[in-house]
Amino acid sequence: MPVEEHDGHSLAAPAPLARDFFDRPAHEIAPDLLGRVLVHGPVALRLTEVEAYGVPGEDPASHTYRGRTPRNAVMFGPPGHLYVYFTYGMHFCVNLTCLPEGTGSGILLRAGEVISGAGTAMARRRAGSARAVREVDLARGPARLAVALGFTLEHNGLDVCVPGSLFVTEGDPVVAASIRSGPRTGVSSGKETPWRFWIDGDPTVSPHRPHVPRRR
DNA sequence: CTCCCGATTGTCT
DNA sequence: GACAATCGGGAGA
Repeated sequence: MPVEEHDGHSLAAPAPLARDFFDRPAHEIAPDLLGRVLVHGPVALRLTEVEAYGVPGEDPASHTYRGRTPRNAVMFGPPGHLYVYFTYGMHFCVNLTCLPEGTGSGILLRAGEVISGAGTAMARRRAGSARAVREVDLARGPARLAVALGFTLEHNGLDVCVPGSLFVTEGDPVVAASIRSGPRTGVSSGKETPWRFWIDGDPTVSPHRPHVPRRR
């Protein structure tokens, strides 16, 4: 939607990334997503940390490892859509689907820097909690990110490659020299695969926690 | 049906 | 650093 400037020229809204951006393997897209901007209504987020999850049968850490189910069906759909899931009985996490229809793969959005709509994000994050939230913590962690951007299961399956209130745009791609990678966070299988990618030194990147088995 | 555990986080010691 | 909260997915009987 063009926005009218005072002189009558139209100022184009940022264009969504094309769908073929997402028509690649997750581990290839993931580092390329760093510095890109996810917009949802008033809140815009510069991505600083993501994790790639691979195709069925090849990545035991992926929700799609054992094939298609009602929960993970969106991952098997076309690329460039939100896959939102509910976990630990209380949290939502957000992925972007990739690879063509029929292939279950995606990228988990783990953290980012809120660059617009911080007031909205802060209100969402503080709801139901007495403690203050630092700006850098607004979307520092996948479930916090979902809250800050206002994502719930209602948003599962939405397209992020069309203009409107939800899309991913170019942002400022991060040069390879400032990208780090390592094992994914909190996964019990596929521990060796270094498919977590983050911007080196960025304060909005979440602390890495290795997987710990639940106590009895 | 039962059982186990999770792509987490906030709070307390 | 430890642990509770809280419930649904998926495996297996």
